Amino acid sequence: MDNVWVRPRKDAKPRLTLDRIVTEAVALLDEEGVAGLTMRRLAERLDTGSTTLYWHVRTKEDVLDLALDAVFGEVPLPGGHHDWQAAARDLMDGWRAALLRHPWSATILDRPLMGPNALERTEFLYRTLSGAGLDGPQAAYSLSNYVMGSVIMQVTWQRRDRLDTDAFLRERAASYPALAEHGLGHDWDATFATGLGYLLRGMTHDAG
Amino acid sequence: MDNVWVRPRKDAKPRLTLDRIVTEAVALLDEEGVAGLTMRRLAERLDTGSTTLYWHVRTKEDVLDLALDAVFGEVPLPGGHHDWQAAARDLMDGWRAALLRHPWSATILDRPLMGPNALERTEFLYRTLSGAGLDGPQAAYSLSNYVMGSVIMQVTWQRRDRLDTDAFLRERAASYPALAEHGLGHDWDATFATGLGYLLRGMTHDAG
DNA sequence: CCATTACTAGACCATCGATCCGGTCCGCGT
DNA sequence: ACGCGGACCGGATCGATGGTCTAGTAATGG
Repeated sequence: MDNVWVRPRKDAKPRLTLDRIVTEAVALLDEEGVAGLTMRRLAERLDTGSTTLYWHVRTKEDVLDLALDAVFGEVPLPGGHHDWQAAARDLMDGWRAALLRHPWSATILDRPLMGPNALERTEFLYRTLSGAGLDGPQAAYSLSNYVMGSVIMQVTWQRRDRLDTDAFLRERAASYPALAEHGLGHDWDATFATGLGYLLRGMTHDAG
Repeated sequence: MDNVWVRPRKDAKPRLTLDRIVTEAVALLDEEGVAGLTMRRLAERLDTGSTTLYWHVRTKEDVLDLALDAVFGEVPLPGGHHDWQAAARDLMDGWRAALLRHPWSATILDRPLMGPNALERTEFLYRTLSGAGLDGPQAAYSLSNYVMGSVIMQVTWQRRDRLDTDAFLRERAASYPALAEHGLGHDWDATFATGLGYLLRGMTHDAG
Protein backbone atom coordinates (compact mmCIF):
# COMPACT_ATOMS: atom_id res chain seq x y z
CA MET A 1 0.00 0.00 0.00
CA ASP A 2 1.49 3.28 -1.04
CA ASN A 3 -0.67 6.26 -1.79
CA VAL A 4 -0.85 9.93 -1.00
CA TRP A 5 -2.42 9.36 2.36
CA VAL A 6 0.18 7.01 3.58
CA ARG A 7 3.14 8.95 2.30
CA PRO A 8 4.27 11.65 4.72
CA ARG A 9 3.16 15.11 3.69
CA LYS A 10 5.98 17.35 2.71
CA ASP A 11 6.66 20.23 5.06
CA ALA A 12 4.36 18.58 7.53
CA LYS A 13 6.98 19.84 9.90
CA PRO A 14 8.40 23.21 9.03
CA ARG A 15 12.02 23.42 8.09
CA LEU A 16 14.57 23.56 10.83
CA THR A 17 16.16 26.96 11.01
CA LEU A 18 18.70 28.63 13.25
CA ASP A 19 15.95 30.84 14.62
CA ARG A 20 13.83 27.90 15.63
CA ILE A 21 16.83 26.27 17.27
CA VAL A 22 17.67 29.36 19.26
CA THR A 23 14.08 29.97 20.30
CA GLU A 24 13.69 26.42 21.48
CA ALA A 25 17.05 26.47 23.21
CA VAL A 26 16.02 29.53 25.20
CA ALA A 27 12.75 27.87 26.12
CA LEU A 28 14.52 24.72 27.21
CA LEU A 29 17.03 26.71 29.24
CA ASP A 30 14.24 28.65 30.87
CA GLU A 31 12.51 25.46 31.87
CA GLU A 32 15.40 23.30 32.94
CA GLY A 33 18.46 25.44 33.31
CA VAL A 34 21.86 25.06 31.82
CA ALA A 35 22.27 21.44 32.88
CA GLY A 36 19.01 20.57 31.14
CA LEU A 37 20.23 21.67 27.76
CA THR A 38 21.65 18.75 25.86
CA MET A 39 21.83 18.48 22.13
CA ARG A 40 19.66 15.39 22.20
CA ARG A 41 16.94 16.94 24.25
CA LEU A 42 17.01 20.05 22.17
CA ALA A 43 16.76 17.98 19.01
CA GLU A 44 13.92 15.98 20.47
CA ARG A 45 11.95 19.12 21.21
CA LEU A 46 12.52 20.24 17.65
CA ASP A 47 11.30 16.86 16.47
CA THR A 48 14.52 15.94 14.81
CA GLY A 49 17.72 14.03 15.42
CA SER A 50 20.64 15.41 17.33
CA THR A 51 22.83 15.12 14.27
CA THR A 52 20.67 17.55 12.37
CA LEU A 53 21.47 20.29 14.81
CA TYR A 54 25.10 20.04 13.86
CA TRP A 55 24.32 21.03 10.34
CA HIS A 56 23.12 24.39 11.58
CA VAL A 57 25.53 24.77 14.45
CA ARG A 58 29.13 23.81 14.93
CA THR A 59 29.13 23.02 18.62
CA LYS A 60 26.93 23.25 21.65
CA GLU A 61 28.87 26.37 22.57
CA ASP A 62 27.36 27.97 19.50
CA VAL A 63 23.91 27.28 20.85
CA LEU A 64 24.79 28.87 24.16
CA ASP A 65 26.31 31.90 22.46
CA LEU A 66 23.22 32.34 20.35
CA ALA A 67 20.87 31.86 23.26
CA LEU A 68 22.76 34.37 25.34
CA ASP A 69 22.71 36.93 22.58
CA ALA A 70 19.00 36.36 22.22
CA VAL A 71 18.63 37.43 25.83
CA PHE A 72 20.53 40.62 25.10
CA GLY A 73 18.14 41.13 22.24
CA GLU A 74 15.36 41.56 24.77
CA VAL A 75 17.02 44.63 26.23
CA PRO A 76 15.34 47.78 24.88
CA LEU A 77 17.61 50.55 23.70
CA PRO A 78 16.68 53.71 25.59
CA GLY A 79 15.11 56.47 23.51
CA GLY A 80 17.08 59.61 22.85
CA HIS A 81 15.12 61.91 25.07
CA HIS A 82 17.11 61.36 28.23
CA ASP A 83 20.26 62.90 29.53
CA TRP A 84 23.17 60.49 29.45
CA GLN A 85 22.76 59.39 33.05
CA ALA A 86 19.13 58.44 32.59
CA ALA A 87 19.97 56.67 29.36
CA ALA A 88 22.76 54.70 30.99
CA ARG A 89 20.57 53.82 33.93
CA ASP A 90 17.76 52.68 31.64
CA LEU A 91 20.06 50.49 29.66
CA MET A 92 21.60 48.91 32.75
CA ASP A 93 18.19 48.32 34.29
CA GLY A 94 16.97 46.65 31.13
CA TRP A 95 20.15 44.65 30.86
CA ARG A 96 19.73 43.39 34.39
CA ALA A 97 16.03 42.65 33.95
CA ALA A 98 16.64 40.56 30.85
CA LEU A 99 19.34 38.52 32.53
CA LEU A 100 17.18 37.96 35.60
CA ARG A 101 14.30 36.83 33.43
CA HIS A 102 16.59 34.03 32.21
CA PRO A 103 18.62 33.09 35.26
CA TRP A 104 20.66 30.55 33.34
CA SER A 105 22.11 33.40 31.31
CA ALA A 106 23.86 34.82 34.33
CA THR A 107 25.81 31.63 34.75
CA ILE A 108 27.19 31.66 31.22
CA LEU A 109 28.33 35.26 31.15
CA ASP A 110 31.92 34.04 31.16
CA ARG A 111 32.10 34.06 27.39
CA PRO A 112 32.82 36.85 24.93
CA LEU A 113 29.70 38.83 24.23
CA MET A 114 30.23 39.30 20.54
CA GLY A 115 26.73 38.66 19.24
CA PRO A 116 24.98 41.41 17.29
CA ASN A 117 22.52 42.20 20.04
CA ALA A 118 25.18 42.51 22.71
CA LEU A 119 27.40 44.56 20.44
CA GLU A 120 24.62 46.92 19.49
CA ARG A 121 23.93 47.69 23.14
CA THR A 122 27.57 48.02 24.03
CA GLU A 123 28.03 50.37 21.12
CA PHE A 124 25.15 52.46 22.39
CA LEU A 125 26.71 52.56 25.84
CA TYR A 126 30.11 53.61 24.47
CA ARG A 127 28.52 56.36 22.41
CA THR A 128 26.42 57.65 25.26
CA LEU A 129 29.29 57.82 27.71
CA SER A 130 31.82 59.18 25.27
CA GLY A 131 29.33 61.84 24.27
CA ALA A 132 29.20 62.92 27.90
CA GLY A 133 32.91 63.57 27.88
CA LEU A 134 33.84 60.39 29.71
CA ASP A 135 36.40 57.73 28.90
CA GLY A 136 33.98 55.48 27.02
CA PRO A 137 35.54 52.08 27.57
CA GLN A 138 36.41 52.69 31.18
CA ALA A 139 32.98 54.01 32.11
CA ALA A 140 31.23 51.32 30.09
CA TYR A 141 33.19 48.54 31.75
CA SER A 142 32.58 49.96 35.20
CA LEU A 143 28.85 49.97 34.66
CA SER A 144 28.47 46.68 32.86
CA ASN A 145 30.85 44.87 35.20
CA TYR A 146 28.70 46.02 38.06
CA VAL A 147 25.55 44.79 36.35
CA MET A 148 27.06 41.40 35.55
CA GLY A 149 28.33 40.91 39.07
CA SER A 150 25.05 41.93 40.62
CA VAL A 151 23.04 39.59 38.46
CA ILE A 152 25.35 36.64 38.95
CA MET A 153 25.36 37.04 42.70
CA GLN A 154 21.61 37.49 42.90
CA VAL A 155 20.92 34.42 40.81
CA THR A 156 23.47 32.44 42.75
CA TRP A 157 22.03 33.23 46.14
CA GLN A 158 18.43 32.99 45.11
CA ARG A 159 18.82 29.59 43.53
CA ARG A 160 18.65 27.55 46.68
CA ASP A 161 16.05 28.78 49.06
CA ARG A 162 17.52 31.20 51.50
CA LEU A 163 16.19 29.31 54.50
CA ASP A 164 18.84 26.67 54.15
CA THR A 165 21.76 29.03 54.05
CA ASP A 166 20.34 31.15 56.82
CA ALA A 167 19.95 28.11 59.01
CA PHE A 168 23.47 27.11 58.13
CA LEU A 169 24.71 30.49 59.27
CA ARG A 170 22.63 30.52 62.40
CA GLU A 171 24.25 27.30 63.49
CA ARG A 172 27.61 28.97 63.12
CA ALA A 173 26.62 32.25 64.67
CA ALA A 174 29.56 31.99 67.02
CA SER A 175 32.02 32.16 64.15
CA TYR A 176 30.11 34.60 61.97
CA PRO A 177 28.02 36.82 64.20
CA ALA A 178 27.47 39.63 61.72
CA LEU A 179 26.50 37.26 58.92
CA ALA A 180 24.17 35.31 61.16
CA GLU A 181 22.51 38.45 62.38
CA HIS A 182 21.71 39.94 59.01
CA GLY A 183 21.20 36.77 57.02
CA LEU A 184 21.97 36.68 53.35
CA GLY A 185 18.73 37.80 51.80
CA HIS A 186 17.89 41.39 51.24
CA ASP A 187 16.40 43.84 48.79
CA TRP A 188 18.33 43.10 45.65
CA ASP A 189 16.66 45.80 43.61
CA ALA A 190 17.44 48.50 46.12
CA THR A 191 21.03 47.42 46.53
CA PHE A 192 21.51 47.39 42.78
CA ALA A 193 19.98 50.82 42.32
CA THR A 194 22.03 52.32 45.12
CA GLY A 195 25.33 51.04 43.83
CA LEU A 196 24.51 52.05 40.29
CA GLY A 197 23.73 55.52 41.61
CA TYR A 198 27.14 55.71 43.27
CA LEU A 199 28.86 54.79 40.04
CA LEU A 200 26.91 57.29 37.98
CA ARG A 201 27.43 60.02 40.53
CA GLY A 202 31.15 59.36 40.54
CA MET A 203 31.27 59.53 36.77
CA THR A 204 29.28 62.73 36.71
CA HIS A 205 31.86 64.30 38.91
CA ASP A 206 34.57 63.32 36.45
CA ALA A 207 32.60 64.48 33.45
CA GLY A 208 31.88 67.92 34.88
CA MET B 1 59.16 -14.57 45.12
CA ASP B 2 57.68 -12.52 47.86
CA ASN B 3 59.81 -10.70 50.36
CA VAL B 4 60.03 -7.35 52.04
CA TRP B 5 61.88 -5.79 49.16
CA VAL B 6 59.37 -6.77 46.61
CA ARG B 7 56.36 -5.88 48.66
CA PRO B 8 55.44 -2.20 48.40
CA ARG B 9 56.52 -0.19 51.40
CA LYS B 10 53.70 1.08 53.47
CA ASP B 11 53.19 4.79 53.38
CA ALA B 12 55.59 4.89 50.50
CA LYS B 13 52.97 7.23 49.16
CA PRO B 14 51.34 9.33 51.82
CA ARG B 15 47.70 8.79 52.50
CA LEU B 16 45.17 10.54 50.34
CA THR B 17 43.60 13.39 52.24
CA LEU B 18 41.09 16.08 51.43
CA ASP B 19 43.86 18.64 51.63
CA ARG B 20 45.97 16.84 49.07
CA ILE B 21 42.96 16.52 46.79
CA VAL B 22 42.16 20.20 47.00
CA THR B 23 45.75 21.27 46.51
CA GLU B 24 46.12 19.08 43.47
CA ALA B 25 42.77 20.19 42.10
CA VAL B 26 43.82 23.81 42.29
CA ALA B 27 47.08 22.98 40.57
CA LEU B 28 45.28 21.09 37.83
CA LEU B 29 42.80 23.91 37.38
CA ASP B 30 45.61 26.43 37.19
CA GLU B 31 47.31 24.41 34.50
CA GLU B 32 44.41 23.31 32.38
CA GLY B 33 41.37 25.30 33.35
CA VAL B 34 37.95 24.13 34.34
CA ALA B 35 37.53 21.84 31.36
CA GLY B 36 40.77 20.08 32.23
CA LEU B 37 39.55 19.01 35.63
CA THR B 38 38.11 15.54 35.45
CA MET B 39 37.92 13.13 38.30
CA ARG B 40 40.04 10.65 36.40
CA ARG B 41 42.79 13.11 35.64
CA LEU B 42 42.74 14.39 39.18
CA ALA B 43 42.96 10.85 40.50
CA GLU B 44 45.79 10.07 38.14
CA ARG B 45 47.80 13.05 39.37
CA LEU B 46 47.23 11.85 42.91
CA ASP B 47 48.44 8.44 41.85
CA THR B 48 45.19 6.73 42.69
CA GLY B 49 42.00 5.57 41.06
CA SER B 50 39.10 7.81 40.33
CA THR B 51 36.92 5.79 42.63
CA THR B 52 39.08 6.60 45.60
CA LEU B 53 38.30 10.26 45.26
CA TYR B 54 34.66 9.53 45.89
CA TRP B 55 35.47 8.23 49.29
CA HIS B 56 36.68 11.68 50.30
CA VAL B 57 34.26 13.68 48.23
CA ARG B 58 30.65 13.23 47.29
CA THR B 59 30.63 14.78 43.83
CA LYS B 60 32.84 16.73 41.51
CA GLU B 61 30.94 19.81 42.60
CA ASP B 62 32.46 19.29 46.02
CA VAL B 63 35.90 19.49 44.51
CA LEU B 64 35.05 22.74 42.78
CA ASP B 65 33.56 24.20 45.93
CA LEU B 66 36.64 23.28 47.89
CA ALA B 67 39.00 24.58 45.25
CA LEU B 68 37.14 27.87 45.05
CA ASP B 69 37.20 28.31 48.77
CA ALA B 70 40.92 27.58 48.74
CA VAL B 71 41.31 30.57 46.43
CA PHE B 72 39.44 32.75 48.90
CA GLY B 73 41.82 31.45 51.52
CA GLU B 74 44.63 33.24 49.71
CA VAL B 75 43.01 36.60 50.35
CA PRO B 76 44.72 38.32 53.27
CA LEU B 77 42.49 39.89 55.87
CA PRO B 78 43.45 43.55 56.20
CA GLY B 79 45.06 44.53 59.48
CA GLY B 80 43.12 46.71 61.89
CA HIS B 81 45.12 49.85 61.44
CA HIS B 82 43.13 51.28 58.56
CA ASP B 83 40.02 53.36 58.45
CA TRP B 84 37.08 51.38 57.09
CA GLN B 85 37.50 52.60 53.53
CA ALA B 86 41.11 51.53 53.33
CA ALA B 87 40.23 48.21 54.93
CA ALA B 88 37.42 47.60 52.44
CA ARG B 89 39.62 48.59 49.56
CA ASP B 90 42.40 46.31 50.72
CA LEU B 91 40.06 43.40 51.04
CA MET B 92 38.51 43.95 47.61
CA ASP B 93 41.92 44.35 46.01
CA GLY B 94 43.11 41.12 47.57
CA TRP B 95 39.90 39.40 46.62
CA ARG B 96 40.32 40.44 43.03
CA ALA B 97 44.01 39.55 42.95
CA ALA B 98 43.36 36.04 44.22
CA LEU B 99 40.64 35.41 41.67
CA LEU B 100 42.80 36.73 38.86
CA ARG B 101 45.67 34.51 39.95
CA HIS B 102 43.35 31.58 39.29
CA PRO B 103 41.31 32.61 36.27
CA TRP B 104 39.22 29.46 36.34
CA SER B 105 37.80 30.59 39.65
CA ALA B 106 36.08 33.54 38.05
CA THR B 107 34.08 31.22 35.83
CA ILE B 108 32.72 29.18 38.72
CA LEU B 109 31.61 32.06 40.89
CA ASP B 110 28.01 31.13 40.19
CA ARG B 111 27.82 28.92 43.23
CA PRO B 112 27.12 29.73 46.86
CA LEU B 113 30.28 30.89 48.60
CA MET B 114 29.73 29.09 51.85
CA GLY B 115 33.21 27.79 52.51
CA PRO B 116 34.96 28.83 55.69
CA ASN B 117 37.46 31.07 53.94
CA ALA B 118 34.82 32.91 51.97
CA LEU B 119 32.60 33.26 55.00
CA GLU B 120 35.40 34.59 57.16
CA ARG B 121 36.13 37.33 54.66
CA THR B 122 32.50 38.17 54.16
CA GLU B 123 32.06 38.37 57.89
CA PHE B 124 34.97 40.76 58.09
CA LEU B 125 33.42 42.89 55.36
CA TYR B 126 30.04 42.97 57.11
CA ARG B 127 31.65 43.97 60.37
CA THR B 128 33.78 46.67 58.83
CA LEU B 129 30.93 48.29 56.96
CA SER B 130 28.41 47.97 59.75
CA GLY B 131 30.91 49.51 62.09
CA ALA B 132 31.07 52.51 59.82
CA GLY B 133 27.36 53.08 60.21
CA LEU B 134 26.41 51.58 56.87
CA ASP B 135 23.82 48.98 55.98
CA GLY B 136 26.21 46.05 56.16
CA PRO B 137 24.60 43.62 53.72
CA GLN B 138 23.77 46.26 51.16
CA ALA B 139 27.20 47.82 51.17
CA ALA B 140 28.92 44.46 51.21
CA TYR B 141 26.94 43.19 48.24
CA SER B 142 27.58 46.37 46.29
CA LEU B 143 31.30 46.02 46.72
CA SER B 144 31.63 42.30 46.23
CA ASN B 145 29.24 42.24 43.29
CA TYR B 146 31.41 44.83 41.65
CA VAL B 147 34.53 42.79 42.29
CA MET B 148 32.98 39.61 40.94
CA GLY B 149 31.72 41.28 37.81
CA SER B 150 35.02 43.00 37.16
CA VAL B 151 36.99 39.80 37.51
CA ILE B 152 34.64 37.74 35.39
CA MET B 153 34.65 40.26 32.59
CA GLN B 154 38.39 40.71 32.68
CA VAL B 155 39.04 36.99 32.57
CA THR B 156 36.49 36.56 29.83
CA TRP B 157 37.95 39.17 27.55
CA GLN B 158 41.54 38.33 28.23
CA ARG B 159 41.10 34.67 27.52
CA ARG B 160 41.22 34.86 23.76
CA ASP B 161 43.88 37.22 22.55
CA ARG B 162 42.45 40.63 22.00
CA LEU B 163 43.77 40.84 18.47
CA ASP B 164 41.09 38.56 17.16
CA THR B 165 38.18 40.44 18.65
CA ASP B 166 39.65 43.77 17.68
CA ALA B 167 40.00 42.62 14.11
CA PHE B 168 36.47 41.33 14.25
CA LEU B 169 35.26 44.74 15.33
CA ARG B 170 37.35 46.59 12.80
CA GLU B 171 35.70 44.65 10.02
CA ARG B 172 32.35 45.82 11.33
CA ALA B 173 33.41 49.38 12.01
CA ALA B 174 30.48 50.60 9.98
CA SER B 175 28.00 49.06 12.40
CA TYR B 176 29.93 49.72 15.59
CA PRO B 177 32.06 52.79 15.08
CA ALA B 178 32.63 53.60 18.74
CA LEU B 179 33.58 50.03 19.60
CA ALA B 180 35.89 49.73 16.63
CA GLU B 181 37.59 52.99 17.49
CA HIS B 182 38.40 52.19 21.09
CA GLY B 183 38.86 48.46 20.83
CA LEU B 184 38.07 46.23 23.75
CA GLY B 185 41.33 46.17 25.64
CA HIS B 186 42.19 48.71 28.23
CA ASP B 187 43.71 49.23 31.63
CA TRP B 188 41.77 46.81 33.76
CA ASP B 189 43.46 47.78 36.99
CA ALA B 190 42.73 51.45 36.56
CA THR B 191 39.12 50.84 35.61
CA PHE B 192 38.63 48.64 38.61
CA ALA B 193 40.20 51.11 41.01
CA THR B 194 38.19 54.00 39.64
CA GLY B 195 34.87 52.25 39.93
CA LEU B 196 35.69 50.98 43.38
CA GLY B 197 36.51 54.52 44.37
CA TYR B 198 33.11 55.70 43.15
CA LEU B 199 31.37 53.08 45.23
CA LEU B 200 33.35 53.87 48.35
CA ARG B 201 32.87 57.58 47.90
CA GLY B 202 29.14 57.11 47.51
CA MET B 203 29.01 55.02 50.67
CA THR B 204 31.04 57.55 52.57
CA HIS B 205 28.49 60.16 51.74
CA ASP B 206 25.76 57.94 53.16
CA ALA B 207 27.75 57.10 56.25
CA GLY B 208 28.54 60.71 57.11
C1' DC C 1 17.18 14.03 -16.54
C1' DC C 2 20.76 14.71 -13.73
C1' DA C 3 23.73 16.83 -10.40
C1' DT C 4 24.03 19.71 -6.75
C1' DT C 5 22.51 21.59 -2.51
C1' DA C 6 19.91 21.62 1.76
C1' DC C 7 18.81 18.89 5.11
C1' DT C 8 17.99 14.60 7.99
C1' DA C 9 18.89 10.26 10.58
C1' DG C 10 20.95 5.93 12.80
C1' DA C 11 24.87 3.86 14.39
C1' DC C 12 28.81 4.77 16.59
C1' DC C 13 33.01 6.71 19.43
C1' DA C 14 35.52 8.54 23.25
C1' DT C 15 34.89 10.48 27.55
C1' DC C 16 32.72 11.83 31.59
C1' DG C 17 30.59 11.54 36.41
C1' DA C 18 29.30 8.20 39.33
C1' DT C 19 28.48 3.41 41.32
C1' DC C 20 29.08 -1.72 42.31
C1' DC C 21 31.59 -4.97 44.17
C1' DG C 22 35.40 -6.70 45.90
C1' DG C 23 39.29 -6.24 47.89
C1' DT C 24 43.67 -4.56 51.36
C1' DC C 25 45.50 -2.67 55.43
C1' DC C 26 45.59 -1.11 60.14
C1' DG C 27 44.29 -0.41 64.96
C1' DC C 28 41.71 -1.99 68.68
C1' DG C 29 39.40 -4.94 71.85
C1' DT C 30 39.42 -9.35 73.76
C1' DA D 1 47.68 -13.84 69.51
C1' DC D 2 43.79 -13.03 66.86
C1' DG D 3 40.34 -11.46 64.16
C1' DC D 4 37.13 -7.97 63.21
C1' DG D 5 35.50 -3.81 61.67
C1' DG D 6 36.17 0.42 59.66
C1' DA D 7 39.16 3.29 56.78
C1' DC D 8 40.74 3.27 52.39
C1' DC D 9 41.52 1.77 47.59
C1' DG D 10 40.67 0.19 42.56
C1' DG D 11 38.93 -2.45 38.26
C1' DA D 12 35.02 -2.96 35.75
C1' DT D 13 31.01 -0.95 34.50
C1' DC D 14 26.69 2.04 33.78
C1' DG D 15 24.14 5.62 31.62
C1' DA D 16 24.57 9.94 29.41
C1' DT D 17 26.87 13.36 26.77
C1' DG D 18 29.15 16.02 22.82
C1' DG D 19 30.39 15.10 18.47
C1' DT D 20 31.43 12.37 13.93
C1' DC D 21 30.80 8.91 10.06
C1' DT D 22 28.11 7.27 6.73
C1' DA D 23 24.24 7.07 4.24
C1' DG D 24 20.65 8.68 2.80
C1' DT D 25 16.12 11.94 0.88
C1' DA D 26 13.69 15.94 -1.12
C1' DA D 27 13.77 19.74 -3.84
C1' DT D 28 15.85 22.91 -7.08
C1' DG D 29 18.16 24.70 -10.98
C1' DG D 30 20.51 23.86 -15.40
